[in-house]
Amino acid sequence: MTNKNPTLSDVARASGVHFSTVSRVMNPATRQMVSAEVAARVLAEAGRLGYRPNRAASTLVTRKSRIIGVVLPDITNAVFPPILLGIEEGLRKHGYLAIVANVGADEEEQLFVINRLLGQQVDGLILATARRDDPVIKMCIDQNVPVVTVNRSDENGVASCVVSDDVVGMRLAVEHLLALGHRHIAHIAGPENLSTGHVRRLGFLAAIQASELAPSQAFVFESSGYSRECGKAALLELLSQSPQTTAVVTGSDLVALGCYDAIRELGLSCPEDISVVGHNDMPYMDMIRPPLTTIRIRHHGIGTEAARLILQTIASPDSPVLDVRLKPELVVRESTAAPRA
Amino acid sequence: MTNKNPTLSDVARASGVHFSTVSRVMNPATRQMVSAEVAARVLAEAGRLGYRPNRAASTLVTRKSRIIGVVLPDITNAVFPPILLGIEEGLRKHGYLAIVANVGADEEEQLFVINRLLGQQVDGLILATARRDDPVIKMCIDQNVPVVTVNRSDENGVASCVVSDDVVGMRLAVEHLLALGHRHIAHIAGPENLSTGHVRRLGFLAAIQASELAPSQAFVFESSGYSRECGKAALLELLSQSPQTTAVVTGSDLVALGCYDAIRELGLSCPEDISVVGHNDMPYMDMIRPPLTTIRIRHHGIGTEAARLILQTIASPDSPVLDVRLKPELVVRESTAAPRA
DNA sequence: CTGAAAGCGCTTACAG
DNA sequence: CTGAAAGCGCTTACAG
Repeated sequence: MTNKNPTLSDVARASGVHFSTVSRVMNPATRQMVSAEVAARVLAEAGRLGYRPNRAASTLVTRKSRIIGVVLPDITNAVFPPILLGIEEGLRKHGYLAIVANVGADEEEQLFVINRLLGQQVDGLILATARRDDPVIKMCIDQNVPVVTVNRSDENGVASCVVSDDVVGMRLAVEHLLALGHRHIAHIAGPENLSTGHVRRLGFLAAIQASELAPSQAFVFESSGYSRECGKAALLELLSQSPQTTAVVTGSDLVALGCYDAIRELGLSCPEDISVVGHNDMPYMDMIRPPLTTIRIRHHGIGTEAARLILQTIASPDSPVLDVRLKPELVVRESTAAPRA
Repeated sequence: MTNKNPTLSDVARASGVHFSTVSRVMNPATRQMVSAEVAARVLAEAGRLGYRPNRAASTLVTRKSRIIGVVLPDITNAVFPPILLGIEEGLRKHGYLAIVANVGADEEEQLFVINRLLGQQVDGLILATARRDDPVIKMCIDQNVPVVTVNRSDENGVASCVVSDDVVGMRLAVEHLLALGHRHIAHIAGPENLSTGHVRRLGFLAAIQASELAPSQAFVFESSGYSRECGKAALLELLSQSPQTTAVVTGSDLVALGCYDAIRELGLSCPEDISVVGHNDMPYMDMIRPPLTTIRIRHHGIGTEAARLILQTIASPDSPVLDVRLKPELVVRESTAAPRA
């Protein structure tokens, strides 16, 4: 970029008008303030010179950057790419761009990144890092930064969220296992400080309660995270505590994969000895062995909705805080079957 | 953001100094121009007020945004998330942020997005969309925009690239199959207009040539894309044209998955009837049935290198165009075996 | 309908 | 070491 890019003044000079007139022409909203012939001439010159509005300058004066910050906890977790895609498509359709940052669970790092994003004058934030009680989100709201959380929610009701309806998802999973004849069902719950961990656990319990199973026929084991390793360790421990278990519903496909590992290590087989239900329906879950029965979440739709919501929140800062819950669906494959007679 | 954020002037007023002094303090590089006591006072006030430099303003005057545009062809393709992660980590370490845009193969769309990114004053572009002869890249170079391509390269030598060493990768695959005793090996090549398609094909041919196989014992079939569907169609057609084939090396795990589909549809089995080698080693390729033998590419490392290279190109615009090739490795799993006797 | 001016929040020569 | 000033490229009242 050694030869500097053309500016409004360059186009103005080439068109023989004042640069403020060029500004009006370049903005579709103010274009009709200018006579059609002048507008046409200006547009032609702008095209000829390859004029491109400098967003740093317009951001400075309008205080709107048309950029949204997107903060993800782990882009390599397969649930996030389709969410990100939905966000990006939804934003771009309205002329917005996304700055994407991947951050760990460390609060200091999250604050650092968010401050950098705010310094960049993002118009709003889409956070996939929400905890049920998230001081980072509180900080954003206190500063009047529009925030929407995706996948997870902050339960203080300060920010709109777009999530899967986890209560429905768990009911689908439990009802499927009950219909297959299972009478000892366990749940490997995710971390209690995340809405996904908490709500899926509640959903599991509610589904059991609605059934004819006694509380003692359901078992909940909390796993420390949503990884394959955690899933393996969890199932191993769970089975030692509750050996009569014939079916386990997880809060994540990754955890389900870990269950496969544990089952293999124990010399058991799925679904013959243990049925496993995943959660998310990540790509390729139909190709693994056995193909995974899971709760399909509409990741792309979550992203699209989040984009829509953040833009709405920016447009009307006083619009109410919304909980958008997309309905999941049960995908039955081969990791679930009737328990051994 | 109704209460406007504090500016340099606010901090200056609170500290009793001129705002240009505050500016010097806020920038570590100019901080030593200011007396230690004043600097300390200013820093304290800045912290108290929650001062956050407005990047739109600094971008306007310095003409550097510390933002890099990252353009991806398909973020939901599992090879890109780890690349993106590597890029983002590499950039952030140096104070840079990434704007991520997902674009199709449509050239108009690519140009539109890149122009929007340039208007945003990105300091450089990392493109994962390169074609072997890419007019979009030429356009960027003509405008002196620093560009690095990842995963694929433009072969005109105008932009640095960070790719996997595909010639080595294909040699590893072919040698593995030869060692197993295969004598009729086929390659499902990717699109010729992509460097991955072209170079992997050349690598395959070179590896065959270096062997004792006759050219007639090797067969190349060009697939129209890197998808599971394309892979299935390709293997079906390939086997009808070259039925003696006992092993196929693909240019993508996705294509390999499609091969599995085709093999299943034909009532054959892998690896007994046909050995399959993938390319990339996407996540979960160890969990599918059969676990996929594949060429592992260092995606995260590619991202990290790309970040390093683009920053270097920005810092020294005249630094030479580089081809960075990371070495892949063969991961032997269960989709390859000796051919039937 | 068009122009002239002010100002957004910074950086950075230039004085002192 | 610190201040005063100019200017980055825009938008948008305010005149005419």
